[in-house]
Amino acid sequence: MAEHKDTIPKSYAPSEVERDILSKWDESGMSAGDPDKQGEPYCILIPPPNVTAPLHLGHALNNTLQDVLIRYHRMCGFSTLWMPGTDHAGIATQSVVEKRLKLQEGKKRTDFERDAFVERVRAWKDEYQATILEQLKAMGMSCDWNRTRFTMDEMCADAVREGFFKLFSDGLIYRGKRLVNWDPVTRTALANDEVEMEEVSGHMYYLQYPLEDGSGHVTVATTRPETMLGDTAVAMHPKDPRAKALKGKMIRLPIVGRIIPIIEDEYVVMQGVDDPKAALSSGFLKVTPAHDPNDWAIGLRHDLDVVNVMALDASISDQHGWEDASDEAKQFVGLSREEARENILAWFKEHNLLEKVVDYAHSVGHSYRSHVPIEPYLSDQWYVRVTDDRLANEALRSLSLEQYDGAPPKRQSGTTSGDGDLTFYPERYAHTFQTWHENLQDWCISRQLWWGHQIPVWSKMFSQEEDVQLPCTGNTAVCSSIDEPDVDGMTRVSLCVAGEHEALETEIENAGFVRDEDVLDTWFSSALWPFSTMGWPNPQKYPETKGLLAAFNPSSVLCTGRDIITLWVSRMVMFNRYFRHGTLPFTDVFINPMIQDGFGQRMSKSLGNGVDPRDIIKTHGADALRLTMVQLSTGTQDVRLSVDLICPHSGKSFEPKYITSHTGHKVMSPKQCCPDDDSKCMSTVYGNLIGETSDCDDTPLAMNTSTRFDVGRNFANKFWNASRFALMNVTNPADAVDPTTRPAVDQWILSRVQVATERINEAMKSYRFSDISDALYDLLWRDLCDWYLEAIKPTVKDDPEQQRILHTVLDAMCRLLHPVCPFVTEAMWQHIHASATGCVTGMEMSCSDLAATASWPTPAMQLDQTEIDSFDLMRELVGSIRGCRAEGKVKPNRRIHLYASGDTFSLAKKHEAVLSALGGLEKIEQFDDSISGTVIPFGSDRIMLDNLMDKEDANAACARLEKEIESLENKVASLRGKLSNKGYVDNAPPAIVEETREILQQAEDELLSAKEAIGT
RNA sequence: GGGCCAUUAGCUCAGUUGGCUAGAGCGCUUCGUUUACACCGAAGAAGUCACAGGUUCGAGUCCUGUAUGGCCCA
Repeated sequence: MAEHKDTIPKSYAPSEVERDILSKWDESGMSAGDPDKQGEPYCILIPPPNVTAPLHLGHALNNTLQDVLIRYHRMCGFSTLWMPGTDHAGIATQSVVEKRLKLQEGKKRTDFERDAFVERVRAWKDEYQATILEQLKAMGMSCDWNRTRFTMDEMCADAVREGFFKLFSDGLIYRGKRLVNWDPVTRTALANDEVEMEEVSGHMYYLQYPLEDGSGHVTVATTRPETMLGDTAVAMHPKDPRAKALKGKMIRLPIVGRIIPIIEDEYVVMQGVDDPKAALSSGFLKVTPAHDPNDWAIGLRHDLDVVNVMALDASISDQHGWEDASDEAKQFVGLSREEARENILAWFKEHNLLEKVVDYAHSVGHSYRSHVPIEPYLSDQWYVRVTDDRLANEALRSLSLEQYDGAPPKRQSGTTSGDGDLTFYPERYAHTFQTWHENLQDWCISRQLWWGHQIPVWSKMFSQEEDVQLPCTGNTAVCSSIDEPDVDGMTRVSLCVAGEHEALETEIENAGFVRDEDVLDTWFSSALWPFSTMGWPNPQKYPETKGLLAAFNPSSVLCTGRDIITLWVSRMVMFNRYFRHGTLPFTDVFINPMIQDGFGQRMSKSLGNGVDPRDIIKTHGADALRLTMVQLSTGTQDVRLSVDLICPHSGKSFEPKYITSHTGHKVMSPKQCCPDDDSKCMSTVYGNLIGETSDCDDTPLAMNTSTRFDVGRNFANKFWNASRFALMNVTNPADAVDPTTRPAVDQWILSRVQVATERINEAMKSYRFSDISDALYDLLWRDLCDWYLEAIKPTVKDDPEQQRILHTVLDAMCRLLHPVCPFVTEAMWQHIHASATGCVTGMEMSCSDLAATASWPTPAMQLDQTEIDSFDLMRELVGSIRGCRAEGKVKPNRRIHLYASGDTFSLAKKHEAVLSALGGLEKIEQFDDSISGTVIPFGSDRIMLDNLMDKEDANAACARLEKEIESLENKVASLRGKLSNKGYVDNAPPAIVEETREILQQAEDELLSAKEAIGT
């Protein structure tokens, strides 16, 4: 083994080993999940990244943690499965493709046939899916790659079709008229999370509405006067002092002439109450149910008419539900909402009905795609009745009772299996989950898009005279719903067809039914992910899924971001339980922190501040990336990470220049100059994203980096180098060693391994990831390198038993480190296991070809605690000696003399070899008053050092002592005060009081010896 | 408006049922290339734990309030 010195390079070069290791893992099939494998199942489902763009560091963090868990459990002997995949992300992906088509070809979506457009999106998806999978692999993710899924592949599509059909048959899907977030430019409904709130400086307008009986008027306050055309009531607070007089009165709506009631509703903010809005309130609210979500709610409470006065492009229209447009009102038809506002205000002014206008800043929802204000718009959409007991309450009943605030709703039906089995880490997120379900509204699932799962419903309108003819009646694969007749007396009949019945679809179409053009919300297919990926509902059709559902549903843990709790976690819980007889999709939910940039802005694909993990892998290596990610994962919710650029011309990293984007975010300037040479420029990710720059010869794209990852790089290198040194010294190890027969130093390092293993086990169990990296850091750097390797230098070459212990410690270290740093440990594994292994009693570890398939250490040694304590005490002695040497400016290579008495002398003699090496000692002798060396305190004892150098340096030592005496005096005073406090002695637990007494005793002894040392 | 989180050394963060004489890494200062490692080693300086009250023998930790910043929901 001695030749290791020549064969193992001095430092770790990730780029030289990572590729080979990846193919080694790939060939070994070590990451393949197998439901028939021995061991308790442990399964993680990847939160499928969407295919709009490459992954950034946020994903690196999320996936690293999953891989740490999977590798750990695999090593512990669980039957593991980590299923990878990607998400089609309907709106987001369609949107980026549309943007690209416009930019590159000047074409709009509608310039294509639907199929042709979908093909374009599919091409984009193929490209980015490949990139994403490549990124995951480069980071060392040990997913079961043969089971990679995509939310629109056949297996998932089958599940969507069946899921929809079942919900439809069970009456949990319905068609309804609701206000949706309408983007009038792209003409689609948007989900709430696709709406961005932006602060705008607008106005509050005060309009006078005359009472019908001519007895006066009321003044309504509004930010959107143009919607008054659709007003169907004026509301006031029931406690408003004016309410009594106005009760039952009617209003003649200006311009329109519509007679509308004055109603009472507690939603209205009264004048003069303690609410910032009250300052602007007139006490009267115009109610426009068709154009404002709050008004819609009021409308429902008071059964108001709903008058929609806009077309799909948000222009004023009398063709979409507005039937009483007066001649006066007709002049506004056809105007855009902006023009209508101006003209209507002019009309009010002209008629002396505009009381006043006040500046008013408020936030308005904007489309994240077109950036125009969202129009709350009344339209027909499909909904899932998630408010049903079988869905929302089922999710509530899932929550662990320990984390439930109050008691979950009583069960009306279904199985109790899975009740109370869902636990959140950190705990506080259970609250988010609970309140979301307690305030749930039905879920709008239709999207006016082309990219996604097309809704499997065919509809036909029947007039009142017609008999409703249902094709395929009695066929269990078809299910129908009949709407209430609309205002024109037309009745919509909808048929939902189960999957794999194309003949029925044709029959239905021949009968005049037309398939809904819309697609389902992306989260509908995501909600099915935990079981759609395992072959549900028809595993026989996909033989490779055999046994998966039984073994791996529920899975063990879901790792995701907190914004996903409502969007995805909730829906998976509801659907998994609904479709799988109460089974949960997972039992634990771990919410990982969010990575922010240096300005506290969330890293996101659309903002262009995302850092490609491959950049970090290039500069620091995959293990460095991973270790740093684990270290960042404290229980906090956000992590700041400032980013530098690497100049592609010079290779130097530098701090980039920033600008403020139109959305108010701090972003890197699109173009940056080389810090050494102004004439050379480069582009940034942001610049290329907004199309202002491109990655070309003139402005090559600058890579990102961050010094935060230096820790990880140094750490991997430290392990590499420590291993190299250890192996250099393991030349003829003993076969078997009983550690209890070994000196303190060996027992000590073994105890450190034992402690670290326990720390890591605990941390894994409770998802305290930063504790894992702390434990590893302490073990490798502090215990192994700083102490053990230094301590055994004088002895290990000639001590085969110590070599065996060193080798065993290294082997264990390699295994403990593997889940976090799989590459460097895999690379070192072959060197560590190049020769026949032996064992240390209580620390037996089975061998394997790969670190990835190695067993997790289970140390069970019976070590001698007094030996371990003795070594710890010796370490303190080394500290004292070193402190004195540094303070006295003793030359590093100068060997000094130590004089000690009593226990300290025995201690020093016991560890003579180690102590001499670490303290730079020439000899250790009994304390001798006749020698005038430098006396320093050591605990409650004192020691003397001599042969330090020239005597005048005693002054420096003196100063140091005085300082120490002062600190000790403070300490003693504080402890005495504590103990003279009767309350403390009487009330605190006796053990604590006793401990305090001991600490005081020790401090007093230390103080005394320090004083003696200084000669006072 | 409701909720969650953060505020601890120059920076990034630990500090798990109150027992702290408050820690780590980076950075900084001094010293050092002694055959594992300069992606290194040794030593050191540096904090009225955001603020104000309260509970307690004892508060970084628990309670109330305030401020600042971030996020989610309405």
